[in-house]
Amino acid sequence: MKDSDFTLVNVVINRPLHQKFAYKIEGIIGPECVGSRVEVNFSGSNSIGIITDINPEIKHPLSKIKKAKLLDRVSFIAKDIQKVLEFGSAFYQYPLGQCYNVALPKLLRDGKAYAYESIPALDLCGEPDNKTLSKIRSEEQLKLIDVLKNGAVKRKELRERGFSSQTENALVKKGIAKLTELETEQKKFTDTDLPILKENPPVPNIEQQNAIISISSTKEFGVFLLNGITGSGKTEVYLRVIEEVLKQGKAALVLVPEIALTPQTFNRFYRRFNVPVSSMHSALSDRERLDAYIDMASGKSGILIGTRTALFTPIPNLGLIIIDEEHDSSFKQNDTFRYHARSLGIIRAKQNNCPIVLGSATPSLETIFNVKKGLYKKLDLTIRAGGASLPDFQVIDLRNEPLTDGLKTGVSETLEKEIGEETAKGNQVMLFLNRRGYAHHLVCHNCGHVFMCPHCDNLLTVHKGVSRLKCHMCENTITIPEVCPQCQSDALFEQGFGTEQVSEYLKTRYPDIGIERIDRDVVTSKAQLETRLNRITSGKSQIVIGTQMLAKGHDFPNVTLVGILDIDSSLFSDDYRSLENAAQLLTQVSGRSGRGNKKGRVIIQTHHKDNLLINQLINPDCTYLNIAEELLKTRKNLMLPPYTYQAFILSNSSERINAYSFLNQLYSELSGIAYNYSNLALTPVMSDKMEKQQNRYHFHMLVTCISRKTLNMFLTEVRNIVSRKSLSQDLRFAIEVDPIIMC
DNA sequence: AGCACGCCGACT
DNA sequence: GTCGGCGTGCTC
Repeated sequence: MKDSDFTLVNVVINRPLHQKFAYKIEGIIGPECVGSRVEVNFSGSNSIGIITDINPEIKHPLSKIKKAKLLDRVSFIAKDIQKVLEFGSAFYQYPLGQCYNVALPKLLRDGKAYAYESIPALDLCGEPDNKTLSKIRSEEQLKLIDVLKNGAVKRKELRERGFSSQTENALVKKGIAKLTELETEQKKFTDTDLPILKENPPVPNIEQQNAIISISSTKEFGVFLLNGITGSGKTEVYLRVIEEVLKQGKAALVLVPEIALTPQTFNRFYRRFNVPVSSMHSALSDRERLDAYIDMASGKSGILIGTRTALFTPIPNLGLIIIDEEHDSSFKQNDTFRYHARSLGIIRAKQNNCPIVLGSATPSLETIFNVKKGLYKKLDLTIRAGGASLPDFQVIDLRNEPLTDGLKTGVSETLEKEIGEETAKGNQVMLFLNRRGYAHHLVCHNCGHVFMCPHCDNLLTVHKGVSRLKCHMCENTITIPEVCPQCQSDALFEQGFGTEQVSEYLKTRYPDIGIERIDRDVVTSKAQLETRLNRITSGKSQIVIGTQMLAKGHDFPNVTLVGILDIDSSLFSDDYRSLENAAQLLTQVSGRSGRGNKKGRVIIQTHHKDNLLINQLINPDCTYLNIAEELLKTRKNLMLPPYTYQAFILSNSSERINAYSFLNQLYSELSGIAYNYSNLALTPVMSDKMEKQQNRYHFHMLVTCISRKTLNMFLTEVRNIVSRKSLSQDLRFAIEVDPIIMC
């Protein structure tokens, strides 16, 4: 074949290489193949790659360019996603080929066809003539032929209609019918006569109306912060702006936090619109994921609701992106491609020239900062549905409480009394404790030995229900020991309380009241969560004790008292984000109290009544935004994000010395060149807060810079220096830009 | 990340 | 003599 019968292309491969590789494709292909998958032989093994350029400039000798096999005649990865990934690759210092790998559903990553699974069906081999028909004796077979005269039918459906596989096989054997495969129906959501709405929406209040108009009148790129207090009807605003987008024949993408994608969330969208809604989250099978992917990419569905990975789903005519609970940390990926779905969401909205809405009752400081800079437009929802007011706050000063068994279990005498009174009135009480398990750790009362995870620098948590000590870092468990391994004493002391213990204690105090526990140990599935939430909503359970899981938008109209059991542990953390997180969590949890016409109360237990954050929280004139303002001032004084930009340079290895000396060597090289970058600071090597995790030793350096661009340039140089080194196979290296968890 | 290539030790 | 250990360096 002549050279003109091939098209040269650049390809990225799922390898940690920041390079593109040239291949030739048989035949003439055009720009419609940018984003198409190819099968290539790369350095001796076969691999799936993505075409990034057609007819690129080639420096490589033409004779050494190998042939690649085109897998997609037309790319299903649209231009906007290509741009988002190119941006993300450069921004997060992660190889483009591996970014594609994270963005694609597993089946496509593995080279499977971009197609729905075909459904086995039965069809006639043409119209049967009377001669053939007369020969058939079986009533069943004649009935089946009659059914098939209207077209092919799924075999599964035939079985449901009472036809046996013998009947089907008989017709196939006689050559009357044949086995075939049905394609899933492919109809675009815009090609329908059905009205967009399935139900009549409620009348929005004035604030909602303003927000809806603001967003809907924006026909180009724009970032909105929808700052709505809990219960102010953010979702209703989402539904209305989506409706407007659908009316224009465009589609909408809604990103939600990992644990928020409950059937209730989904149903709200499903109930409102006739337009098909798809969802994308971790509970789906690989096939379901691909189906949802194709549903969106083909225009069959008009709305996609999903967790952060859903951001990479192709959606033609994308008219709106919504990021609900934008402050939630699950929008940040903490391994491989360490992107933030909010940051890349904004890039995608820019590419589509469409608005993006960040919704939250407790926006992140980054977002508030961007509002202050005039980059985002803030829309407020301050009115709670049904006219319910915000709850009253009060503090229990634990220093004045008697040291009862209850207090040792997290429930002071005063709080216990309040719980009793509130439940006696028929109301519900919600207790919040962000620590699961029975006891924080186990300590020998005789010699002081503490039980540590053998694989991590972490105390083991006592879990009575399963009778095991569990490491919350690596999830490994051991049986609860009878005696101390060091001194053989059997006086083992359970230190600190978790949700399991609080729930046990309350059961002894209120044996006749239903008590529900909501945490990751007892809620292992979406269905589990459903049943538990139902028992609360129906009033069967009057006391709820739970972790983070409780804070997310579940409506319990009868909760009149929220108890915050342990805020103290988040007041004195060395992570500068912990106060922000505590304020967010408390504001979210407090919003659970008092809905409808019932006024709610929030009780905070603390040993530090004079602490600033606590005083701000209980001050009725002090809102979350006021607290955020204060926290921003501190960040500014300390030169912390969002006033500066940060990145971690990370390494870990099963040999402590390898991880350390590698980074330390890098540090000495980098400290020499860091002077070339203005306003950039690099810390020496430190071990992570938890150095040993799952038998690997973790170290890091922190880079801080005033300029995003300078930081990125520096990190690119770091990356290049590291790529020139040959790392031992046990050593792992990574760069994490905009980290949200501290190391 | 993989894989090939290559240069040393302990086996038939 | 040669099988295979894994250090080193390249991948269109």
